[in-house]
Amino acid sequence: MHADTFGFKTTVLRERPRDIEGCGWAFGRCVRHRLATSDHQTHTIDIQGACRTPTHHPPHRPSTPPPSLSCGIHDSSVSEQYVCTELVLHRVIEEGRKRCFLMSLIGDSGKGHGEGPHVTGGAPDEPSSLVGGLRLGPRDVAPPYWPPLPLAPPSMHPPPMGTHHAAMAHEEESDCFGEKLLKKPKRIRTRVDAGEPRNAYSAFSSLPNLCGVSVNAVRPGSAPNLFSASQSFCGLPFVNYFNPPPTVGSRGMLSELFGAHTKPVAPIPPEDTVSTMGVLDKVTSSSVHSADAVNSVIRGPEPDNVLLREILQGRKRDLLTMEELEAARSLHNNNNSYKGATDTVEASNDETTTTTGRDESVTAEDGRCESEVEETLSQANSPRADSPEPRKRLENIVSVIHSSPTPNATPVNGCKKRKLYLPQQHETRPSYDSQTEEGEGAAEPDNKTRRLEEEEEQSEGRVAEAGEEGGLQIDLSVRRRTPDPQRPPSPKPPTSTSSDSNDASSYLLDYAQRLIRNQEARLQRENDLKNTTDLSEKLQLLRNISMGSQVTDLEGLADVLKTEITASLAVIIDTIVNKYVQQRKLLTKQAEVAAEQLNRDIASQLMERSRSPRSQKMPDRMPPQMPRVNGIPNPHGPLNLSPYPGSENALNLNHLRPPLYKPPHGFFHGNMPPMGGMIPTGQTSPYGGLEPEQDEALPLVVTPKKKRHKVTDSRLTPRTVGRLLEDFPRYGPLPSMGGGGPNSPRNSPPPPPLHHPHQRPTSFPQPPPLLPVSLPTSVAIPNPSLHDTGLLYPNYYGHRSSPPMDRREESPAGPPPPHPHPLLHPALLAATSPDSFSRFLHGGDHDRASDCSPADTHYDGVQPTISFYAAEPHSSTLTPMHLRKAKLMFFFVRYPSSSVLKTYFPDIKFNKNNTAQLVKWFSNFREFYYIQMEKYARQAISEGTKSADEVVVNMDAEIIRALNLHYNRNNHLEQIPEHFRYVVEQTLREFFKAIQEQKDQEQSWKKAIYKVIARLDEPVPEYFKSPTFLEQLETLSGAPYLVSGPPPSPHTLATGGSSPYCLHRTSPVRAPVRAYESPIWPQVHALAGPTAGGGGGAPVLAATPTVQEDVAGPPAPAPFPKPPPLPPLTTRRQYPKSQTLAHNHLC
DNA sequence: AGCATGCCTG
DNA sequence: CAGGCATGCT
Repeated sequence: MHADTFGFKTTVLRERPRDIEGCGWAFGRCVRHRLATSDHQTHTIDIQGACRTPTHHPPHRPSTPPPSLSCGIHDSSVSEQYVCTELVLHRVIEEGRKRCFLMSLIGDSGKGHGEGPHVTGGAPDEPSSLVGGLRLGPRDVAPPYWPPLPLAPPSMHPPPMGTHHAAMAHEEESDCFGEKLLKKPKRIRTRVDAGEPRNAYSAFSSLPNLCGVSVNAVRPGSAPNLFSASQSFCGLPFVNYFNPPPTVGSRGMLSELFGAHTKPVAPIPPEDTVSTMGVLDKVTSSSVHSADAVNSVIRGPEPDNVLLREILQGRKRDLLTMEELEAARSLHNNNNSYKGATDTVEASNDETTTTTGRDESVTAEDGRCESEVEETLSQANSPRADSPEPRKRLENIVSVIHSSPTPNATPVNGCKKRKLYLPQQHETRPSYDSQTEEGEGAAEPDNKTRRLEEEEEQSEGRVAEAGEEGGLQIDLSVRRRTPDPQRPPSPKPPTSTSSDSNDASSYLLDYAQRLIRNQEARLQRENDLKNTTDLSEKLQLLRNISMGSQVTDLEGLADVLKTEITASLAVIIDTIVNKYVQQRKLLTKQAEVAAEQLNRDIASQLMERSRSPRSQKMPDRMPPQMPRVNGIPNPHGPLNLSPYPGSENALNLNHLRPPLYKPPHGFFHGNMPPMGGMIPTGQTSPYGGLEPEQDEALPLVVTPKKKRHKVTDSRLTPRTVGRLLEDFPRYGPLPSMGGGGPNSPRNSPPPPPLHHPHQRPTSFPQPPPLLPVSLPTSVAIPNPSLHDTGLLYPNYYGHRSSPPMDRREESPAGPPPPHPHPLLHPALLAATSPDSFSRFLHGGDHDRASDCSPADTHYDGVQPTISFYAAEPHSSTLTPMHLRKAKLMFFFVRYPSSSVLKTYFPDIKFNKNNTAQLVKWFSNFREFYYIQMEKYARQAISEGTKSADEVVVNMDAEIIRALNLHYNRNNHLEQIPEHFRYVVEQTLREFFKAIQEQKDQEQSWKKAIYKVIARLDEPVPEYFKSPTFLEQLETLSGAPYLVSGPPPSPHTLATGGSSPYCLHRTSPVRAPVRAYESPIWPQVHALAGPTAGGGGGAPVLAATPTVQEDVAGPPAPAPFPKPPPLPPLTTRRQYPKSQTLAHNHLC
């Protein structure tokens, strides 16, 4: 038994030489278990010898958890011995004996001796030498799992992290932070990764995650490491190989340690488990899992894994359901249960929490289920083949689970790494009916039937009504159709059928599939008929079949049937809807309407393209109806475009639609959060609880978050457009009357992702893609990194040569050109706030003007205004122009304080949000800046630059160019401030030195550099404060409307094409703007070192006086000739560059 | 707790 | 660029 520990250790060695040890016991046991039923029975003797070396393990040890681990750790001798043993094992491993061998070894040693891992006598085989060879340091070797302290009191809790492990963790980092530590025992920021659990163990979590089973092994003290390990990776493997621990005591401890996250708890309480059961109970959720795990181990990992998975997931859903039902209860329990555990959980966060919740709120049936599982498992433990009972039960469970909609546990809101928002209750609804009932399924087979009947009735009713209510039908069809593509073919994960132990399940599946096939065949015929009678017939047939089935089969069968019915219904409804759609299409040919729709169409198209990944996934047929109905709020009023009666209904149904209509790959996923938020309340889905599959829509229901919008440059980019449109869902999904047009949705199998879910509402059923995905931007800068550069302008504005100012004056509501490529900004300018959207939902549609409605103060400052030209004197919205301005400011200040910053944006009414936004901008600027610096510094080093002095930056420098591209793309700043060049140079040198001295190996090594650079700020010219400055930026940019190429920036022209960077340049004057156009940029290398200097050959004039490299004292005031107070902006009035502004220092 | 900042990610 | 999180300070 104790050998397990050792075995675990072996594992550790093999997979993870260090920092592992936690659940070794589990692994060991698991392995041994497998061995018991496997062929690997032979072992290597010498290894065994090593294993068998005497240990300190008292016979009773099993009942005690690993006694104070810290003790053992401190015992150096033990450690050494341990090392020896490990080495032996290691060697073996390296000899090519992989897992099998190890497993067998473990198993054997465990069986043969039941000895602990402690090798007091030392390993028989070459010990120390190996140690040296392998350079195994104390830290490289896992400390003895069982400390040689027999008297150590059994502990139910993990060793205090503050002990040795903490120290070790510290040690690892201390080298880097020696200074800091000396100064203050501050906690070092050991940021592993955003989203990593923040706790005392975070230090360990930063260790590389190992894949495979070995993850289970963690040092006793660092058991929490499991969190990260299992999190990041092995949900399944972990479970797969888990097994009841040899010692109960450890189990308790570990289980507590691991919380609900890992599932190390053994289902079958060994003799002396009692003491730990309290803890176990605490981790209720674990019990089931572990039970499953055990089961899987017993029966063989592969197929069972799937099974297990399914069970778990199914149960998870179940849980959700329960939560819904017993909201109060669940809530209560959830809250008080596993804060700690969930805290550390990330990747599997939702799973864990849900599980926990479920267990906490176990209902009667649920509990029964659980007990069933456990019972089954326990029975399975014995002669597995003999007892059909447990198996049957298991199968039942499985079948139940299979019926659940989505086998895959998908993050609640699509987030993977980020901390997930707490599961939304709404999720549960969909699965509720089927799930709960199935939970009781065995007992109440009739339930299914009833359900079927109900559904049937409803379906029929709806179908019958189809003629009258287009909107509703649309909902139905869309909704039902969505899932069906996948459903029929594989109602259940195929893998599950492969399980040898799931014969019954397989049978069931086969049966269901056969049924489905038949159904499909029938459907083919029925589709044409679209007859309710047929439907009822079919349903009747299905019902009969299901009635005739065994009770056990009923459950699974019922689900299959449901699915099938749903699918067929969807098809039928689709056809009907399509008819209507076409009718509608004809009716909506009014010229004006068409024009507007076209406009919107384009907009939406752009939007969609801008988010290509998602949009591509979307089947084109899916959204077609939706958009049309949903909205597209005609700017002039509610979308009663169509004279026919149905339209009103459709409009009213808008409230309901979103929830019902859930594009799995959601066109609207991110687009209509507000809507999503509303859905739950307003919805009165006709489907109520009938919907077996609703999970897909879940993301929509996620709490509507405040949506911030990236303020891009003033150029209209597809992304910008899309984003802007996103806020106005009505503009998004464009009217696609032809939803059913050429391609009848019903026959089209999951259509290959199309980029244009919407089709032209007017005459052309399938409008050709309006615009190429990417066209030259107005700023035609060959910057590969700029994908967002505009696509639309060329075509949209190509025919318009109106100056920017004109655009601004265009009324948003102005009649869009009938041309297929109408102006975009009418739509864009129709900025609305979220609540305006809601207003729209409620019928009010005249909200376009309410750009920043005073009401929505919450969104103030973060609401995207579509107008790029902050017309309002005191808006709280930062526009792209402000961004542009901020970028220009960056040439002067890198670390502006927020207060100072504000003074430069007098036209902005600052609040918390936009202040933060502004600050964030600069943070981002700095980020980019430093990234560039580091890059170039490294490049310089790699190019052989020896000293920092050799790093010279001149105005032609590549790095300057890059920065200019970023911060001064349109060359609004005709000349880059000389000081900035100096700053860049200094930064470069700082980085150079730091890298050269290998300081970059340390953590936060850049901080020192930041400090230096922060001192180099200079006052921003006063003219930045001028209201006209922004205006100029707007005026000069003109980018959006240029068909191609950079704007012929006036000043550039004025200067006769001379380079703005001509300050100290010796090289011939270049036209910077042209430089962008032509790939040829001054080849003078940025780094004019001995080598780099050769780039130009000529002694590039390093305008900078060599500055002492002292980090401590950089020449605060620029020691070089300051650039003349140039009027950076064109011909505009020149503001005297006042020095009133004090330096801004963030630090 | 609230805020500021930095890092990471999409 | 913005969101989210971790961290540190107050």
